Amino acid sequence: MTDVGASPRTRNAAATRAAILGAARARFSREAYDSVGVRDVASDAGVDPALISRYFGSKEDLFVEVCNTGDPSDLFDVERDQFGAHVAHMMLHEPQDSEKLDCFLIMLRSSASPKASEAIRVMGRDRFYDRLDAYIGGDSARVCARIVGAIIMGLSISRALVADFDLDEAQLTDMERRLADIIQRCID
Amino acid sequence: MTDVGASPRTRNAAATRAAILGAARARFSREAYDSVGVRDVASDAGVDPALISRYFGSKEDLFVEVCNTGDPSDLFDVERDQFGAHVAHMMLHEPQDSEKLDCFLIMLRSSASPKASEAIRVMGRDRFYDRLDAYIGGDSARVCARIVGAIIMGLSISRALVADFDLDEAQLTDMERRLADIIQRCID
DNA sequence: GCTAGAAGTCACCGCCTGTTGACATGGGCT
DNA sequence: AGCCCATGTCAACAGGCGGTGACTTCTAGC
Repeated sequence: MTDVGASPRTRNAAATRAAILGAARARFSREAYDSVGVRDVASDAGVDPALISRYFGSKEDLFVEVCNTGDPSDLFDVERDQFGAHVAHMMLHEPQDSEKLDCFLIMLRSSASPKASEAIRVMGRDRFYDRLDAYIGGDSARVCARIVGAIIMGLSISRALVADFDLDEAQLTDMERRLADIIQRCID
Repeated sequence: MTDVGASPRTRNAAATRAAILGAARARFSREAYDSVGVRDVASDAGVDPALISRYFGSKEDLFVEVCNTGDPSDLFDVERDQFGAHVAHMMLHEPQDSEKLDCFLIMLRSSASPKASEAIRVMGRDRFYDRLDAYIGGDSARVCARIVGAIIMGLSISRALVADFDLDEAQLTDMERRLADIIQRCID
């Protein structure tokens, strides 16, 4: 998505690497691993496809790198007693292409692709569930984290499948209230 | 998965079609649309790959057919006051390769594949959400159906990602109890 | 200003994919 | 029994894929 003029690309390895990584993150948060081609990513980044192999080794390595640099910490950036409301609002009202949701979207988009599932498993554990466990705390932390995680994943996939859940504004408000309640109950 | 002897396949168009459809359903419930090759499906069905094009037109048409013949009615085969417990038990204890879960698995596996997403959207609406709306009933049916649907989807994806949610038996029991409560509250 | 190496470009490889059409053959019908 | 169409087999195609290596070009450091 940088300049695409006839002039050759300015030489800056770090910026090029970052551009590829960013374009890859955006693509992988919208489509499944197998649906995304290296030529797509390169085109988005305004870069020659060969550079992907050069900088990251392979498409699979690039995907792992995307997973390893994902950061869902926005999720936990709130007081405990507002967690339910925070998550519910984020899942329903955050723009669908927001970077805040990238982590979850990437996980669910490619979870069914054998080549990507291992990296996803690791990302889910290290970058999401472990932190959610710690955030929730207490005896049932793991169980509650699994439930909250499932709800977040499910909301992401449902919303991605049909725009805004196919609900009107009033229904969305109702849904947000109910979800906030459900999630808050999980962590109390 | 039928006989693979040197003897040529017995000639039975209906059985062959059904074998392809069954193999495709199983494959699509385990992997994403783009990860599944027609040669994989044909091999599972013990059939020549060319027959897939012959009987269904294309891989995409085959996928649509799989979606159109899916049936999640096991979900609704229970009294209202047991719905939460029923769903929770099914999601946690039904074998992961059970046909009862095929519908949800197929939806989430391929929701990120552009070529498959339209068929998935239709299946989700006609075969799942509409029926869930009707089952729940009342003013907030649609909202509640979206929440229950999201939970089911999220549980499916989480469970598929890490075997049995990476929980021990006691934690699974705890999780089932909590989920049953959450879901039952949604429809009451 | 020159040089050496980093950065970017390009052409191409082998592989795999979905799909097709020509061909072989079994089995129901007369 | 014998025909003939439905059924199954096979080989091949075109296109797209990820990946590679040789080449050009820019630029930092002396």
